[in-house]
Amino acid sequence: MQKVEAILKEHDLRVTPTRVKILKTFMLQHNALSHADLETQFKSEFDRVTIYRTLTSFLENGLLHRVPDDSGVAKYALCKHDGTAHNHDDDHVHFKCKKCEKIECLHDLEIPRLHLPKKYIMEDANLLIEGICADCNP
Amino acid sequence: MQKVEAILKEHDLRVTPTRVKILKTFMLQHNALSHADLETQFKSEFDRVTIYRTLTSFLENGLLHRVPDDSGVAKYALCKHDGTAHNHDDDHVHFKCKKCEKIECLHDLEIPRLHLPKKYIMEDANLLIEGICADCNP
DNA sequence: AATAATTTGCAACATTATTGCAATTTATGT
DNA sequence: ACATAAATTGCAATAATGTTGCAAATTATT
Repeated sequence: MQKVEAILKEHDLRVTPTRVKILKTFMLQHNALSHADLETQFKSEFDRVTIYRTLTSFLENGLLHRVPDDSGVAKYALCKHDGTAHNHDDDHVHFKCKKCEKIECLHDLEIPRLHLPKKYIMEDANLLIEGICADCNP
Repeated sequence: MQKVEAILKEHDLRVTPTRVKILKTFMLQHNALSHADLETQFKSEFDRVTIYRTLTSFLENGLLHRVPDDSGVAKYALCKHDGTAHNHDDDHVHFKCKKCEKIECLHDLEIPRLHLPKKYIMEDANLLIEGICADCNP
């Protein structure tokens, strides 16, 4: 049994060609992907609707999380603990490159705690940093 | 001349009923709004397209900024220095309530600086905090 | 009041996302 | 390996969201 298939099972997801390929895609290129990104890649292989549903089930079963983005297009990225634990790791830094437009998760950077106004309760935090990524920085 | 009209002029925008009403809306309820929010409110008064174009021109002329959101719908909020200065204030905290789903800008909270990996250049930062807002906290 | 330039509404179109249902595929127990 | 139950897929239809072109109306200016 392959690694990808094990991850799917650990997340209570049946192993299907669509899921295997899409999960592999996320694991190989480690930046956030939109449905459109996946559609251009798999248009001929899978139905658009199947891709939507794959993203939804990955989201529901904790394989992916949504990445905040001001472009108005939903983007998704792998959660950190791929199947090995059911850790909540929503609180991390996303970096969006202004040149190549790619978004990646900087899982290792902690978001500094912050003093909120009275009566506000913080549950999750997402820091989106924009700038130039290492690949685009000459 | 009213305040709202002055703000529009300071941003090189002609004063029209649509713009006045939409700007007032943003100023009164100080949380982020999507096109859909405005459409439900002004459906009978203005054309859908006009609302889209109003948002675009407000964005281009520095009255509004886009709010990062993981819902996949573009949201907009007032920039802090409404017309009084051309200050860049993109770098601030947004708070999204998990109960009422509203997003507001916490302009007064600074985003703590952060040590990025090598070769990454930071230009803007947006911190999105999710939790319970003051209104929804009993 | 006349003019030039911008904005609006309408229609058409393009893109993005959702739903129902029959056919297929997967996992499970035998 | 095979039959079965349950979940997934593809297709078609529909909904929601966003864009473009153009004539008519509105705004700012002289």
